[in-house]
Amino acid sequence: MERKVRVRFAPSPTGALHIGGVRTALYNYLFARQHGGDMILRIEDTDSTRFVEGAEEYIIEALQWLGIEIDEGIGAWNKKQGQLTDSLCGQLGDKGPYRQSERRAIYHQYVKQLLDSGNAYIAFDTPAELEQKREQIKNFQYDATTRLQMRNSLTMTKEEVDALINAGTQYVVRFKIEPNEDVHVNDLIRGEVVINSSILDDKVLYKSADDLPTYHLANIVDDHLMEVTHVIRGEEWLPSAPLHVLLYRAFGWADTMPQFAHLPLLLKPEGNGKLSKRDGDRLGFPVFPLEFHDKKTGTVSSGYRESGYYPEAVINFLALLGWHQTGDKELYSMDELIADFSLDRVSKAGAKFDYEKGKWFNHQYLMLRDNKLLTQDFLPVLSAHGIATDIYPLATIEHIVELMKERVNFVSELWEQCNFFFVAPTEYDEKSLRKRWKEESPRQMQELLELLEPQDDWSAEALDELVMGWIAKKEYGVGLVMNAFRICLVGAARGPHIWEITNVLGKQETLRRVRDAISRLA
RNA sequence: GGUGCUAUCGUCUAGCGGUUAGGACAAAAGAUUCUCAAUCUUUAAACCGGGGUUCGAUUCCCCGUAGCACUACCA
Repeated sequence: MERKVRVRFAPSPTGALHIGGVRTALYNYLFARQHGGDMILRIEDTDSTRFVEGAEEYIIEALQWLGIEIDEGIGAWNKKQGQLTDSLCGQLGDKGPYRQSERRAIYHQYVKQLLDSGNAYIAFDTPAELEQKREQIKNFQYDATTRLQMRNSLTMTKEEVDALINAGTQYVVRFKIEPNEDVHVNDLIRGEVVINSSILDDKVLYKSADDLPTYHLANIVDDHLMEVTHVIRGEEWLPSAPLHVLLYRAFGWADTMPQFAHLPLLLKPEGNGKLSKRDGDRLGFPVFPLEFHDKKTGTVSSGYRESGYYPEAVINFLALLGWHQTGDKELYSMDELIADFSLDRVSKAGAKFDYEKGKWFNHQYLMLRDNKLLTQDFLPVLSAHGIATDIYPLATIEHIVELMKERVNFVSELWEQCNFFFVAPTEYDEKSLRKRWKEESPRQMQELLELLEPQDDWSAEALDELVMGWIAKKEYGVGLVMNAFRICLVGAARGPHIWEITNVLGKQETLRRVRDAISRLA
């Protein structure tokens, strides 16, 4: 029977969701949607010491912002089906709980199963003892060659083991790996990967100290119980994939084992190593979807949302970092991605993170955005710069936005491009003055003022005809006059076409600025 | 050190035995304009090295090299 596609995104709440994790979530989501399957969000909080408050909420909020819908599990929400859990971190689905720390009883049962079947054993070696072993023996590994020299249920009598446990001694449960077997992992992206079991160590599956399993055990048990069909995760998991295969086998679940797909890593832009959480602020770009406030350290990390990115741009950018369809198409909506995505077109090699291209994507989506919406995006920016937006007709602001949007990558950049529309220049750019403001400029501007004062028709056509006619008659340099005029209005040699500026400013303001400039620059 | 994965312009990538090795970002030049952008046009820019297999390898295989990942009672 063909099983319904079910995938999961399973982050651990140890901080903000990293952009590489976001891409993993995205690929899972695209795959699920394409196959009409389910997207599950599971929280892997089996390391009680690394838990960070607020991380779970952050993950859910980030996925919501990006439009990556969760069908089942923590924070399930789904636009299309209209289902929502009652709270941000609520759970939805009949295979829960979806937070591993709430699944202790389930894990107990499976740890026992492995112990009973002889696939696992109890070990009492303390971290200090293991540390000592590693120092003594060069490449010490807890495995078939060494386990009989250690303190565990293989080397002790049942009575000794029970006595230690009853006395409250802390222990772990280790997976007993049979050496010298070639374990085959079939990866949807990389093909068949073979690893010999001898290089695997007897992994800790459960620790009594916090009564929680480790990732490996919890992961297999949960994926099986939640009927996950495809495990799509980062390449850093590839080396432990054979261990997971062995676990499925030990549990007797080999026939329903999910298929694996190990995604290439996102690498640092300058070369060495995978992109890390610290790279962002060091290199001047966000590595998190949303701004993150670490309550413990008090640090704030920048996010794409706060940097002015549109979620569509982030999705598009991320999707193409490691996946590409045949052909030259670069702009993809989420729906187009769902239609076109395929795991066998995911690259095998890691992708260096190219932030510049990310900006370009945002520019594309900004250009595509409706001017009315863009204007709404821009109003808060104006307010933040002390502009009382309500004294301007919305149509005027919209016109300015339309005029200037092609010049910027982000809405926030609109301000520096068009602030002169709202604020008259009080000082003038030195470089522009040196190049464009000549000895005769004050006199010419005075003449221009006199020319414009009686002018009633303030349309671009009329002004152009009038001013150009006057320049021609006087045999002035067009560039010289127009640039001086521009400096009066803008404060520098930049901006859109001059008649666009006069049009927005209106006659009174235009003349006032010319007068001010003459008196200041004479 | 061990094991595994990977390898096309600076970057993301197309290519799936025969191509002038294509596109995009970034870069440079030109056009346009009163300016700055934008835009358009153009340019420069790559198959890691060595062996095979083959009539023919960027493409398939092997070796080397390099990069990356893993090697925890973290995920």
